[in-house]
Amino acid sequence: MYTIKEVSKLMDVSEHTLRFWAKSGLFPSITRDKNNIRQFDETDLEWVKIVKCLRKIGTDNKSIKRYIDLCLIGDSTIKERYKIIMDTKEKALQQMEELRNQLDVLNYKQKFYENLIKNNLEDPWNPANKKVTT
Amino acid sequence: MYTIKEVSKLMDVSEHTLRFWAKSGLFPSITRDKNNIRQFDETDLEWVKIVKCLRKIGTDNKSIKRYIDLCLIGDSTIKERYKIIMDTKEKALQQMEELRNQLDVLNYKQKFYENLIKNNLEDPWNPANKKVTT
DNA sequence: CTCTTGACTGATAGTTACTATCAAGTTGTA
DNA sequence: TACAACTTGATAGTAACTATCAGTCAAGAG
Repeated sequence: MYTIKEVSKLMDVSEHTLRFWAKSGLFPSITRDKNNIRQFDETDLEWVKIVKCLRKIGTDNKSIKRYIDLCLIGDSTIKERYKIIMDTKEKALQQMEELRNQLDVLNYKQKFYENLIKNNLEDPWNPANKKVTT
Repeated sequence: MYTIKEVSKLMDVSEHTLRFWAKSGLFPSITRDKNNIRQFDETDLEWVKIVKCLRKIGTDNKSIKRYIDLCLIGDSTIKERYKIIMDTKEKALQQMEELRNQLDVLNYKQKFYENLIKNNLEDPWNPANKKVTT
């Protein structure tokens, strides 16, 4: 059994966010001790893991709740859950691609600045060095 | 010269968001025609491009504004701007890594579900098929 | 046996970055 | 002249945190 603090460290999710997710019904099997303190077991860690995964890829909390509810219904929903996973994979791949494109932009900027630094910018007080660049 | 609608299509950013960014001071050189309509030129497109790039990697709008203000100051800020670009690159790389990790989680789920579908789930009414899985 | 410390609780409010709605002005075409 | 298609700013709404706060509880120090 883990406390919220331990889960926070283990899974690298803030305690605040864990409570927020819990309140949103994203951890269906969580229990409390006699003092009302949340106790996470291994299954709960699995829930944290899948929620974190879906959130990272931009799935909204409502859709995540939907996926979790499907899990709770049982095996009759497996095809639907499979589709959700595959759609999410697709989204993740698109994001990789987009990130790669933006890295290209940054690499171009990097070269641009390195060139400026190398060549002519020893003296920022030189009035020639006042052009605006993006 | 481009209208906001054209820029929206060209850069794949909603008109709403473009106006929001404009209002936040993220497009420093934008002009208006006699009817107060925004006119984007090639330089403005460059601004849109860099803003979009930084946002994609999670830079907040305030920090983007800071970068833009540094650009406007001129060449004396080039080293600072270079550092921002390099830090952003680092962040992008981390996000790629994180995305790859989450893809692993999804691939595992995919296999898990494919296995279930292949083996024993022809009949969802079978009471044996009611276990909860994440 | 009280006191303090630290972890936890829920409630509430604040923040960021959109996103949607709306009334109003302008322009091009019929 | 009417109307459709743009555009504008203002305003409000939303998602998902994130921060603050007052309060509970248990364990250890003195």
